[in-house]
Amino acid sequence: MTKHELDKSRSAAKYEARARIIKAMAHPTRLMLVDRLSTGECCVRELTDLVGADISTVSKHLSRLKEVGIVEDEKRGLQVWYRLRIPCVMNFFGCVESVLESNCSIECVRKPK
Amino acid sequence: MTKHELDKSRSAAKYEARARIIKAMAHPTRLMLVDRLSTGECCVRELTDLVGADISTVSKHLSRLKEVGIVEDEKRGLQVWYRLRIPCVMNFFGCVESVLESNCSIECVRKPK
DNA sequence: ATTCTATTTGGCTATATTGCCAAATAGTTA
DNA sequence: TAACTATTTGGCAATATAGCCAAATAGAAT
Repeated sequence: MTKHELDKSRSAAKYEARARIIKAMAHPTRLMLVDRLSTGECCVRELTDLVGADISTVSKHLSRLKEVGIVEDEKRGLQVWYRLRIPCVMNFFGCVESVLESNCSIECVRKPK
Repeated sequence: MTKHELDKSRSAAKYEARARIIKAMAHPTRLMLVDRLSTGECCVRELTDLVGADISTVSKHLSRLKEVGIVEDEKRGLQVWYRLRIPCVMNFFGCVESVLESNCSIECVRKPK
């Protein structure tokens, strides 16, 4: 493997690592979970009520967030409590919001052919 | 539909809109494209060389970014030039980076069972 | 008009994701 | 120990995504 190829694979790996994290946020339910957790920790039951899906579905979404390090969990008695590991994750929203706002002013984006 | 149900569907729609945008970023190749475009506009051929995939693949990734309003394109002669519509999209990276850094210090994330 | 160049689109297969149900697990309480 | 509660896991069907090739388009040059 040449130095150039090595550099290339290294940076490819870096983009993959970043993408894995962003992918974990890339679902409406998981965004909702992160949004809720940004206001404080929460147990699975309460998150399930919020989301309105099967508890097994919510549990899987939470594992996905946990897997990439966005949230962490702690068992207390029968319940498992989840919390955000990286509060700055919420910065995503501000940025995403500006894309949305910007889209409103561009016809071709609002109504893609 | 009650007021509560309406609120719920409205906010669900909001999370879906946000997720659509984040999803468009959630791919290593598309992150690479956005990263490159953050340094200035670029034509498809050059982006294709950078990414090292089939040009049709790169073109499809670019349409996806365009579809959600992250990039815009302009045809000049034979070439199509792409540029970032929302420079702040790059804020994603800083945030993602802190998740990655934080993961390095947590064994259970570095080596998930 | 024909050819050439740059890019997009259609079509296809392989792979990944989602969400539900049912079953398994872990901790609690009787 | 048995019954109960909260959560996770396995399995499966439906749907979405990725990437390649070939064909279509659009503009430029001969």
